[in-house]
Amino acid sequence: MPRTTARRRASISDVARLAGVSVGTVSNVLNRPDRVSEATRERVETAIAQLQFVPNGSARQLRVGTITTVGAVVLDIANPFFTDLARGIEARLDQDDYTLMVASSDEDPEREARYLRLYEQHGVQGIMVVPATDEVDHLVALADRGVRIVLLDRPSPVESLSSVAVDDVHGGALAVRHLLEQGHTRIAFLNGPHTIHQCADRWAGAVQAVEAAGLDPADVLEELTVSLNADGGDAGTRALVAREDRPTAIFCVNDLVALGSLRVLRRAGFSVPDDVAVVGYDDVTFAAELATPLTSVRQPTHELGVRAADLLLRPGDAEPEHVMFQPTLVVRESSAK
Amino acid sequence: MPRTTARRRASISDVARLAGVSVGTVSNVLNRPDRVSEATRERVETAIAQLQFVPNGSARQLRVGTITTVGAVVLDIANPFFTDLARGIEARLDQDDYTLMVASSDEDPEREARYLRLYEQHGVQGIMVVPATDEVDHLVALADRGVRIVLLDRPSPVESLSSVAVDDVHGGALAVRHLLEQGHTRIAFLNGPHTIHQCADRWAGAVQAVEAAGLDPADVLEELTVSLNADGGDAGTRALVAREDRPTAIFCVNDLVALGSLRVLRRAGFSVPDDVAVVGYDDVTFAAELATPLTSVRQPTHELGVRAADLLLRPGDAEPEHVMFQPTLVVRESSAK
DNA sequence: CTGAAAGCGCTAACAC
DNA sequence: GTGTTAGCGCTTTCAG
Repeated sequence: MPRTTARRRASISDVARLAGVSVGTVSNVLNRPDRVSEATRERVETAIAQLQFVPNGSARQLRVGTITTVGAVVLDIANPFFTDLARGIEARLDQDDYTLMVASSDEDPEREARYLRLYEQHGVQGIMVVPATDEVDHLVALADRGVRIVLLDRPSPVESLSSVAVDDVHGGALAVRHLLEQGHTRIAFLNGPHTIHQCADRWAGAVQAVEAAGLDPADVLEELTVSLNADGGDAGTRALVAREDRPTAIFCVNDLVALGSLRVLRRAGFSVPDDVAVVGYDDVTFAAELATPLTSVRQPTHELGVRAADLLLRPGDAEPEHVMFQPTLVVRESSAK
Repeated sequence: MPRTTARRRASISDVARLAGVSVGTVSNVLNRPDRVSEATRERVETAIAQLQFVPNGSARQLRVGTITTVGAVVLDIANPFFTDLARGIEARLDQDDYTLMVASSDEDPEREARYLRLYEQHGVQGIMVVPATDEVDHLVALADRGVRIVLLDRPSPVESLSSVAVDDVHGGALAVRHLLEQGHTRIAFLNGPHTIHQCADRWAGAVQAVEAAGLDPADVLEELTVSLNADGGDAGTRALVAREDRPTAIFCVNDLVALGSLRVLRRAGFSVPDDVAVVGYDDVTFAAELATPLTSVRQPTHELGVRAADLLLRPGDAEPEHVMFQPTLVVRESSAK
């Protein structure tokens, strides 16, 4: 069966010609139908339907300069934390009839830059970004060019960029203090690279907790850098359990990593928490339902997204704002003797 | 601290003026740098840097008509199945330097239409969509207007639309046949609305399996319509366990629903699979690590995305193709006595 | 209430 | 190697 040839898209002037009116009038029925008489409006609408006319967004935008879409760049779209965040953003955006587009940087600054450029070129209302590195100069430059920016899930290092974050230092401390209280003195932290701000902060919190307990972090804490997903937890834990002097507790930088860790532990025959305790981060939906229910640092993820969208949608001349939420620890079986 | 005023974005003619060249030359250094002499190119580049010039994507696109972005609309961005799918798409797209933008329809045809329109207006290379209803006329119309469409996760009801799907009838049958073999004769199916094609097909498969076993579906099978997430599984299972004549097995239309189901069952003190067996669908990462490891119908999710991107990226005059994968059943503790 | 026309920023001929 | 210019499709004065 021969398919329809993809002929040129109908334009507003095609519609005008068919309806026997001027392009201005067509534009009016599109944007200010009340300015147009009943009769002509109907003629134009018929022509539109007949030609299957769809306005060219680029042309419109070139003319008016703006659009009701906001872009988001997160580290990993496969991580429930980020999708829950996206849900929160969407929920708030919906109220103002804005739409959200999401892209995943994979923690790669180049991919991040690519999407940032894409969004900017397309003139989105603003961009929410979970930066892949600690360096935000490119974002400041973006903001200087008039693009509304909200930093997601990390505090802004500069005054001029709005941000919505959760206190990661506190979160890291919460987890490690709990482990210390459970009597652990050899704790491994399966973390991501410190170029990712959240990772650096959670580590700092871990160190703080150890010091607060009057112990030496060098004795108690060790850090393994892994990728921020289940495979990372898998790999890191494999390395850990292969050793003679394996730690008695593993703190994972997120629940995906913890999932991988738990998987390896279970298959290797270790009992959790008796042989090894595990603590995760984010408290995603499945954390409570795992073979060993996972202790995890809970963040107000949805609320985080809502607030971020709130900030983004404020009038263009609003002062930058820096919102900081506090995490809480949810203790479950994976760490409680 | 007063913030920088968002002045008008620099345009190509600002750059030309500052560099003392024509706009054509600026355009050349942007798009065909080799056509330009070393010296002028440097002058232009300096001007670009100085003005922080970023080309206006709308204008460019209006002129050239195309863009290397593809859009995807999925039912629920918070469902790992769809994000794994998105990962597969991204992986393939990356090879050709295309970028992916994802939006979530929430199973709402209106939201779907909104994003479809958005993507079309912005002239994306093509759109991948998991339709929220069985009705695809609007997609055929889109395709007729020259937008490349690939149906995701469901076979195309029409020849002219490419599609990449997994055999959901077979998947549904696989699950129910297994339950039947385990001796269950009262099976509840926690399903989504049949307007979603996957839901209708999985139900059809379930019915088939019962009939193939020589039983009457009306006796064996009952269906509850729930929302396609953990809360849906939660609600559906609550309703089920409140009854005297509760079923001995629950088949969930996806693993998120199964997660909710398992949660309720556990809290209500039922033993899985002894009191109630549970089977999920998708075999997401966490399925194997749950308190009761979940039997689930596995789909080649990542591969699905890769093939979909493959189809989308083929030359514009390629014939539509319909790819169908086969699911497999992964039996775990939640259903195996 | 409708039409004419300018112009948004860019690219691609086409001159020189 | 560089400049000039038409025109992509649309919105928006400004006349009438």
